Formats: sequence, C-alpha cells, structure tokens
Amino acid sequence: MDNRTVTRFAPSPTGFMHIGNLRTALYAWLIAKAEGGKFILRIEDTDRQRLIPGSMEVIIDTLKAAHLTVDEGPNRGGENGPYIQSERLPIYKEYAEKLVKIGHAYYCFCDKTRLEALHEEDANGGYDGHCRNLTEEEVARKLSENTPYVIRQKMPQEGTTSYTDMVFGEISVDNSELTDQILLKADGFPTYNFAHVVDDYLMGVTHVVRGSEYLSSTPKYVLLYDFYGWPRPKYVHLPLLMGKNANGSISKLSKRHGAVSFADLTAQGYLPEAIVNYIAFLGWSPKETNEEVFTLEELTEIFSIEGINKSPSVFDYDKLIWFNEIYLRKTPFEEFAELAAPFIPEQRRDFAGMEKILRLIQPRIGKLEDIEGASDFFFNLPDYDKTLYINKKNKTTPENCLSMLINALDALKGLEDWSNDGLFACLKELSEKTGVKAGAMMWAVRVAVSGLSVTPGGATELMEVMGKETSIERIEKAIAMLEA
RNA sequence: GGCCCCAUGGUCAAGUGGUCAAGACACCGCCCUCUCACGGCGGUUACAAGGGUUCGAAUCCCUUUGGGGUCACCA
Repeated sequence: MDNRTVTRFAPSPTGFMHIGNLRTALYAWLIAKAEGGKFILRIEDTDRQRLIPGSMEVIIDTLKAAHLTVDEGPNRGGENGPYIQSERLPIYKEYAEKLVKIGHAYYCFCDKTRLEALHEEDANGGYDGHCRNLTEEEVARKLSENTPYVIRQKMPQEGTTSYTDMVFGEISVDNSELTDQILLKADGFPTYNFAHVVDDYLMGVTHVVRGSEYLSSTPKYVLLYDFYGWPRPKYVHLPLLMGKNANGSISKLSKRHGAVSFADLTAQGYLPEAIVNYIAFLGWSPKETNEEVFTLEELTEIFSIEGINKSPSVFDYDKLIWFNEIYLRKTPFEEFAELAAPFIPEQRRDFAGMEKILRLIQPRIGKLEDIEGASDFFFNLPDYDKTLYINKKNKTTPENCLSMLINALDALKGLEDWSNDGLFACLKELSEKTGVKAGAMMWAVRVAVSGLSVTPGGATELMEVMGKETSIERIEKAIAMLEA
C-alpha cells in the first residue's frame, strides 16, 4: 500500500442523485485527483426496505455525465472489492464478533416492543444499555434458543472523545452523550455506522469526505477505529446545501425547493458542466482568483480543502442559470442543436427555419427548457395590444406605425432578396426615403411580425426566419388591426 | 429538550488585529444597439446584538439572539 490519497463516494441506492450528494462526490473526487490519488465508488445498500432497483445505474450514469471518473467500484472492479455492501456481509459479521470478543461490543436481545416503550418514555433518549452486562451464560443460552439479536457498540461511559476535522477543526463530545449504537442488525446486515468504518479501513480510504450531518456522530466512528487499533482517517465534513423556503427561512435542500436531483436539473436543460461548475462553488472558493468559470480539469488544479467553508449555503437557481448561460453560449452550434432537439416540440422539428431559430435563441436562453417558449411566436402569432407600438425612444405610436407598415408592406412585397441583409437594406432605404428613423421603422415591423415587445433578434432577422409569406401576412394583419 | 456546528449585502463569497470591507449572481441606471441578449460603465445593499481584550477589531474571548445538524435494527 502506498500513501496516496484515497477518497470514496458512498451513496445509498435511493433511486436518484441529490445535488448535495453530487457535490460530495465532486469534492471527494477533487480531493483525490488534486493529489493524483484514487477515487472509489461504494454502494451502501444495507437498508433493504429503502432499496430501489436501478439506483446503481442512476449513480453510475450521473458520475459519468459529470465526468467524475471512478478508479474502483462496482462497475470497474478493483483490488478492494466487492464494492457493494450487501456482498460483504461475512466481513461485517466477522469484525462485529471480533469487537464483542475484545469487549467493545455486545449482543443485545431487546425486542421492538421494549425499544418502543423506551422511546415513548423519552423520545430524545437513546438505548438504556439493558443488555450491556448480560453474562456469557445468558448470551450463550439466548443464542442457542435462536433469539433474534443485534450487536451494539459498547461506548465508554466516562471521558470525552475528540477528533480533528479538516474543515471544522477540533470536535469534542462527552462520552456520556454517546449511545450504544447498533452495529449489526437482526437481519444480519450491518448499519451504516459500522459498515462504512470497516469498509473505509479495509479499502484504505485516507480522507472521509461527507456532509456535515455526520459531524456529531463521528466520535462514535473514531472510537471504532481506536478499538480496533486502526489509524484514524482524515475527516472532511462539508457544509450542508440549503434551500430557501416560501417564508424566507432555509432548510436542508429538498424537493419542495424545486429540482434537486441531477436528473431533474438536466431534464430542465441545465448542462452537466454548468451544474458541476456551480456546485463546486457552493461551499468552496479558490484562494488566488475571483474567476468562477472553470472546467473540471482546472478545478483539480486550484481546489484545496482550505478553501472549504463552514457555513451552510443556499442553492441559488439564479446563479445556476448564469453558469448555464455561459456554458450554453460556449457550446459549438452543432452540439447545441443536438442538445436542443429533445426540447423542441416534435411537430416543429422539421420546420425549415428551425436551425436559424436555434441560432437566434442559443445566446438568449438560460436553460434548454426555455427553447419552446422563446420560439413560440414564430409558430403562433400572439394576441397583442396596439400599445405595443408605442416606443418612447423611437417616438413611435400606433398611428405612425400604421403608416410605416403600409409603406413597409409595399416595399417588402416587391423585395427579391429575402435575407437578413436584403431585408435590412430595404427597410433602411425605405425609412430614409420616407423620412422616419430606421429604429422606428424596425420597431413597427418587428412588433407586427412577432406580436411581442421583446424578441430574440431584430425585425429583419425574424422575417428571414419566417419567410416572405408569413411576414407579409402578419404585417397585413397588423395593418388591419391598426386601422380598426 | 440535550449535544455538536455555524453567523460579512437578497444569494454565493474574499477577508485571518490596522482595507474607503474585494469579487460574482440578482436588482437599478447609462452607453452600445433594428427590441432583447451579449459587451462596457456606474449604482443600491453587509460585518446579528451586547459586553470585554487591545493603541486599534469583521477578524481574539464571553454572553445573548438567530440558523442548521444530530439524538433509529436510515444512511
């Protein structure tokens, strides 16, 4: 074994990848890669009730989409497998029994009824240590009678336990606060509390990277390392990701805050690269620069644990959109068109002007989901009000727009070169000839042709896309409306 | 409730005893411009409160307040 940095991402198969989990994976990956280390994927499926089929694929696909390469894992293999906890049951049993043998764990035969009664007595109290001091004979007898049992960790009753976290510093807890947690469940599966410690040790994990919700239970894990005589890993607890509630308060980011899984986000048209870039900056910032746009590769260069923040951060969709816009604009058009395809209503996909529409829209949308709405007016002229023709800067009114449109209609009807340049030249010339500002002329035509006060592209760009027939038709309609 | 943790603008954040307290998003204004977007320029908004320590505190200590996490045969 060398002393390379080894981190792991150990999600449980819940069916979707929470964005907070992705960030944990990203940081763990970055910490490993910054040092040329190893990144392990391990599936923590010890809770059989909550197991959701197909989850592992979601996890693997997400990591792949985010470009977080796995060095060892269920999909890659490796020298420390298996990487799925349900396939490691004998290991946990062996280590749990070993712990009993050396006096730091014990068999517990308390049944559900007793535990529930305990809980009713004091909802905030833990296990009372009822089976802590059973004699060897009693244990042997119960075992021979096949009484269901669990194995609990025997916590010290005095003193304090402390450890150093690389972001939060020294954490110290009175041992009297520590309850005798279950290590091995009655169904023979280990709990997270036990399995992850055994696996992290066996797999040579050097940095345990996870959310700060584990900050206060880590003393229990640290004790396990001590009991076994294993060197403790380094701990890197990450500040939680929060969401803003309707009433302004914040709480752990969850579904009611909006899209929170990676799949939800990509389904709305956020690009994986933008998501990754954004979440890298949620709870971390680089020391030497104010720049925020970085590729994954660049992040491995500048990422450091020292830059990780302690306080929870609120997930801000506005900022995500900003990142997304940047990545959307950087995307070569051909690629953008491919990404856009699934977001275009089927009946519009073969419209001849679709490519031009996409070119107009690419630099103006926040996420791919916006494509349909942003281009809708090309297909359906919105109902609009005469007041749209009022523009202060160009001094337009419904009245002068009407005369401009009448002139424009006439000129456009005779126009051969229906290209953006041709259209622009035509209208520009017309405006000079008729003595109106070009901006005013453009305003009138643009509104007539789009029915909107704000459009992706100018009057002539829109007309080029729509074609002569539709453009003329819409202008005639506008004239009719203004004359009414 | 006990325990643990956190506290700079609406949000993300720099800042580690001496700064006019960076920067980004959002918002507002101006410029550019066939509208919008992009780009450029400018602006509004912050050290939770109260005590200390110090010549000097956003930075150190205490208290309060606020927020979060955790107390499962879930992870």
